[in-house]
Amino acid sequence: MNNLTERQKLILALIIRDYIETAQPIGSRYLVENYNLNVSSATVRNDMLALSETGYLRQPHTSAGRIPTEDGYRFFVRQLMGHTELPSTTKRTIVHQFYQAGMDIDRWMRLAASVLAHQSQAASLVTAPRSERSVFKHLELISTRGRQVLMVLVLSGGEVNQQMLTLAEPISQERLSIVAQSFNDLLLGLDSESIAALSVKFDALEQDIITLILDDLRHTSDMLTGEIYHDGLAHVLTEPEFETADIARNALRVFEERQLLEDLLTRTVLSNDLSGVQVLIGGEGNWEELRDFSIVLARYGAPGLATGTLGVLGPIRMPYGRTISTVRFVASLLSDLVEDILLE
Amino acid sequence: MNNLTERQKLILALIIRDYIETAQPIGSRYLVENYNLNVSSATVRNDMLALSETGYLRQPHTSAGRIPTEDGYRFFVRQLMGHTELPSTTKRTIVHQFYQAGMDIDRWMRLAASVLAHQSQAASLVTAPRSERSVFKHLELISTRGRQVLMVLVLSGGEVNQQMLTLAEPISQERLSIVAQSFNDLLLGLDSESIAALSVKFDALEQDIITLILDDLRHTSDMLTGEIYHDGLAHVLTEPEFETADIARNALRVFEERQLLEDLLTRTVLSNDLSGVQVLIGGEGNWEELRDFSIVLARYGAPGLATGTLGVLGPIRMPYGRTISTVRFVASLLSDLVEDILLE
DNA sequence: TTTAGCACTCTCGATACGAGAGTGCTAAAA
DNA sequence: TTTTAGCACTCTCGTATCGAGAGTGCTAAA
Repeated sequence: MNNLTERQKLILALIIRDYIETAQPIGSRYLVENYNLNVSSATVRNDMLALSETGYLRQPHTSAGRIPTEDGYRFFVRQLMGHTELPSTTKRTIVHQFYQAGMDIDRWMRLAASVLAHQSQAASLVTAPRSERSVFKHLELISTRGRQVLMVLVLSGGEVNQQMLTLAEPISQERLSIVAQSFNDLLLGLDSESIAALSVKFDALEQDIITLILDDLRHTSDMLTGEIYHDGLAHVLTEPEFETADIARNALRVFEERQLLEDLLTRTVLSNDLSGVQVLIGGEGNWEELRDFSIVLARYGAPGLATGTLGVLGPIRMPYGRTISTVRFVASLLSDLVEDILLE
Repeated sequence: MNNLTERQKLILALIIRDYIETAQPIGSRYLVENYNLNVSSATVRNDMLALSETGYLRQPHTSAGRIPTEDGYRFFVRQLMGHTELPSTTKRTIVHQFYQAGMDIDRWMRLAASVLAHQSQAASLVTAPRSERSVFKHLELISTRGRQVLMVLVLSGGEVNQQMLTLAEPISQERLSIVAQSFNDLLLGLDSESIAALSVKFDALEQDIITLILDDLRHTSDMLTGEIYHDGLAHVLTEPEFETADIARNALRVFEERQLLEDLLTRTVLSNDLSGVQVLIGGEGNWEELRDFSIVLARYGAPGLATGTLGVLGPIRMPYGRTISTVRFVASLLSDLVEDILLE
């Protein structure tokens, strides 16, 4: 099916480019008048017909111009679109913003969401970097009030989980510290499986604590916990394709259904290597809820230690070049920052 | 201006009630046909005229029915609307859900957002409970890698802050633990002012740590940090008044501009006592961005120890009775839960 | 293979028009 | 003084009509 002439590819690219800008169907006359094609509109029409037959273009109705199909976008993104880079001044500005934010991961995440949303004029998603395989690092037990104990668990990669624990009877801070210390010596560097396999006798309290630790370790490795940062939802509503409240509502649903987001952010990208940017156009058949959207996703972080996901959600009619380069750049920048924080 | 006859008040209440349901202007004939007013439509028209003159009703155009003005809603909420309670079966369901969620504050917050959104069919906002005046409780220094140290700071109310610290030179975990222990002895129970006033000599490392601790303590007490949970944004777009993408976009902007939310959630409600539910109709002149929305807010938590804010944002044409009772109920439920967790 | 020419189709904005809903006012009735 | 009946008037909204404009597909010639 790839027997398209060069001119046909050019025409497809031009139509996609202009349609992305104008959201208007593109006609043959418009093309010859705006670009030096050196052919007549009739010739262009013939090519358009061919492109319609291969499934890359369609008409909203007879006697309207052509607009790209989802397949058309996919072909464009994979084969036609060159590699674009963000302007270096833009890059510098972004880098500067991150360095100004200090070493605060929370601020990085918000900033990343904001930059992505702003640069791509679409909605952005960012998750904090998380350990891929969690390992026990440090436990702290702090008596708060009565029989309530705050359990702070530090995992590899600097991740901190906290939980409340109710004792059967009050225990002094001193004894709690001793218990915590013994766990610290015993469990350092172990993952959930090794801990479960330990053949040590525990008393009731210790057993409770072990259970919580195991919960946390397992929980952490196969689920996405923590805040999913987002920004730029308002941008999405600006696009003309979201005038019907129905589709707009779908977009919001995507952002609020955690389950869906978790699926999306973990399952989709896990298979991919770090450097790659994934482009999902119109749900690709797998995600009914995303039928009307495209998503550009990337992973970032220090592979094997801690990684996160970030991406942009917008209409299918999305400026892919710019979006992809933005996502790629922010991902690599965050990767550098995360590595800095992890490897001294 | 309060010289309204009983019948006029009744008519106002009926119009508001029905307009909230139907989003259609209400005419005089419609009222006499659907309610036993025992007067003719002409009489109702006279009363409507009076209500228009006091500024509680208006017409979208001549020869349309009446719709409430913002002042009309305010009068209704403050004077006309009785105290409503959530059905007790609904209450039980909600309580049940919270108990099933265990002792996980993060899950409580999400659940609260979800319940509020679902019950009021509007967008909800919830912030986690936070100490009102933060006091040092416990410090932990954990060496992670090279010269990076993870500093975990536990404040009163079980709040945990974590931060990265880069040392001038590597220090062993043993020494770090000793440093942390000395701080724990020295600072327990002190707030930021007392700590700043300490006349103890510190070395460079200790001084760095003190600075971070002070930052955290101060930061925590006058700013809203942490995630702002939300849900039900999609509901808002369902309402007919948000068909124009412009207004809908405003709604999203409110949810994504942290600054605005922080203002709203802190400033507005701080003045109020715990039991009260605040109703903000159409921004009340103070919040230009909220011109088209109403907000029902309440504080919850253990006064003096830890409090949070929750609320619902919807169109001005909002079922205030139901929303207010939902907000009140969820707030009091969360208050109970937070007290449980704090006071044994 | 490309081009000119042309009939055909479809959208879109403007215009008109009538039905329907609701009002405000006046004058009579209670 | 308050309520009511009656009526003229206004405004919206849905529908139908119409013509301009844009764009196509096809045919036949270059």
